[in-house]
Amino acid sequence: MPKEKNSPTMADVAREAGVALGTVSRVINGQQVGEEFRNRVEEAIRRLGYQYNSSGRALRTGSTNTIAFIIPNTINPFFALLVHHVNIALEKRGCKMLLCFTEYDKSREAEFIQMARQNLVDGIIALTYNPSLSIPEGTPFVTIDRFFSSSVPCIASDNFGGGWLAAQKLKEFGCQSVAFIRVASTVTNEPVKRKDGFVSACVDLGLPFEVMALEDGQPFSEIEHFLASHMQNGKLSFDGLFIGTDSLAWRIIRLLRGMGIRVPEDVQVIGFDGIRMFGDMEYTVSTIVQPVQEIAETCVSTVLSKHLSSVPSLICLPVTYACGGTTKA
Amino acid sequence: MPKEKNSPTMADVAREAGVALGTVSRVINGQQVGEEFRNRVEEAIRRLGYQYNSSGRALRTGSTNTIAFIIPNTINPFFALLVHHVNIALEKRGCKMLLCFTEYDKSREAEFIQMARQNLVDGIIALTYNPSLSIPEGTPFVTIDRFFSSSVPCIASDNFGGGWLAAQKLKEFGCQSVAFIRVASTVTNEPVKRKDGFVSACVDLGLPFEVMALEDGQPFSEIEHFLASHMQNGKLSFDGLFIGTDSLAWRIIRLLRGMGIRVPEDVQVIGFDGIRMFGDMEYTVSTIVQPVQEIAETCVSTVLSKHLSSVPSLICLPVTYACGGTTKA
DNA sequence: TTCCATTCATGATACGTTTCATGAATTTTC
DNA sequence: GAAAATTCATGAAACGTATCATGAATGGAA
Repeated sequence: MPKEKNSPTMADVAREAGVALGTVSRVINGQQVGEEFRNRVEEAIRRLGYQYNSSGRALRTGSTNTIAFIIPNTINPFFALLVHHVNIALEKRGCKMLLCFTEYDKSREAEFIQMARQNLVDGIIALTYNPSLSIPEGTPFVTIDRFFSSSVPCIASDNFGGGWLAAQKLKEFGCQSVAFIRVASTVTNEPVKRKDGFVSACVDLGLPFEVMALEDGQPFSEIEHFLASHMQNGKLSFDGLFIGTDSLAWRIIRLLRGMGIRVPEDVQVIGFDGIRMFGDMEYTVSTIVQPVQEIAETCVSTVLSKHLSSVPSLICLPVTYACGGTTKA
Repeated sequence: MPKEKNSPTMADVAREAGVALGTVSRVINGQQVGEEFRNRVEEAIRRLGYQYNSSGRALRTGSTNTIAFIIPNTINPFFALLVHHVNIALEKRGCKMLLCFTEYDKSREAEFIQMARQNLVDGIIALTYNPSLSIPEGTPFVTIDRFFSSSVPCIASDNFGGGWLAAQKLKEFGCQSVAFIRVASTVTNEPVKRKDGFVSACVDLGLPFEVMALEDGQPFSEIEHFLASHMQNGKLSFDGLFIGTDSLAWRIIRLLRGMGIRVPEDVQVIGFDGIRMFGDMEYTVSTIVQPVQEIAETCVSTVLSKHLSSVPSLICLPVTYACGGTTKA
């Protein structure tokens, strides 16, 4: 069932302008064409309201100017922010974005990658949760926050530096003793460095610390237990808290306040990501801000780069600290 | 530059299986094919790792199984939620989604719609901010919350009913006097009914009310003035507040608390949309919840429906109330 | 004036798919 | 058992584009 609406084609333009098909093509692609012919063709294009057909072009050139962006969802504001900036970066280069939501489902991640083989996309940017994902050959592939192998470029924040910065800030704000809480996972191999950086800084700075990880599958209530077990006479045994994610921090702060603990008076909290609600100017919690725009920009320029093989396999981008009211500065 | 990676084509499969090209096609499209031939072809497909080429298919069929979703951004959690559910609904029907962010830019809205004419998409779902947008003929087009004409289906929440419900709830929770604050705009023609429903209910229920609109271009500080001018001895002149959007409610609540007004003790606040932060279970503010999933589902089934002309031109879906802690229940 | 180099429009071809008309082989019907 | 009906594989054509080899026309150099 060929489309009922038959828009004009290059052949129509050629006929209208009284030129050959190839000439029309060269006008459209901005190649050298004689003045008079170019005018005739452009006039015909205008008269007919011609628009190029992308299926035909894609079939011929083997390229769709489309990049797939594979990401769990858009509900998490950090992901939403990433989608936003990736889209901008792609558009700046005349590319379209095909968004694929995995919902953390490994088989869906694999399916989407198959898609690439159907020539649907020219490249893939992925934030995946399947550590044993098989990366397709022949299609440019770039990951965010996941290191697979040295042949697959990985773009990430400076997670180690971010962890370090968090500890340093807590110390600076007068904390005597601190803790780190995160959701552990076998797949998030780069973000785990947040812990490494934090621990490393605590050691260097002589700051007593504790680390708690919610392992894969453990319920959120484990965190309640952890907090409860660190209470004495209505006070926590630490006065600084670094949390692996703003999202988690948000929930934990609500928990703390429910326990009668004041933030930031009793305990100062720093999250990670740099989330602002509703595109607000203010941060939701004090946080280590990921340079989302730079990450997106780097992903796009990398995946579109002609010489993917000469690109570094791990690119770390600098983070910054921002106060969101859950710390003293 | 035809793609360097030359994947196997249907012709390769045909040769490998020793059958005709047409036969391979019919196997792939699940049409009637003799048992033996089918086996031979399937075996060949497996052996060669054949995947269909979507450009070729699109060129031939004139259909891409892709729907464009035009929306300002994904930063606003309500939009993010919409994107999420539209994607799910599309995928359920074997369609892909092409996301287009307009950033509220009218010319970009128009550009994206042009795209449709390049046969790139089979239909368009749009949440636009250009009231004089020209809707393309020949491409199925569905809007969210914007009524253009009776020939363009519009899917929306029951905005009027939502406004009504908000007033009713405030009354029920003991409010003596209420106010409504919203961002006015010439384009959001359906959501304006939130005000109508609210006002209508206040009149019917005998609830004193006031309405404040932030006109296009006015700064947020106008709202501060409004609130300040309704303060007397540190108390507001109303004890119930309905706000056109959760996003706006979020900012206003922060403002109120900054002014020393307790929420919900001094003033109860209800927003609109049904936003939950970070995919949390709890609502950010008490709110009128839009049935986002149903909206998405309806948009998709409508835009894909073969007989678009026989579809109602305005579909309103029921809303519900949910407590987010900024009201007494 | 002749010849060569350059410019540039032409027409044919291929990209990978679906579909249509054709005809061979098989089954059904009387 | 012959004719008609059915089943089903075949090969060719078409979708709209970009590119390649071809050749005509122009301009410059000898």
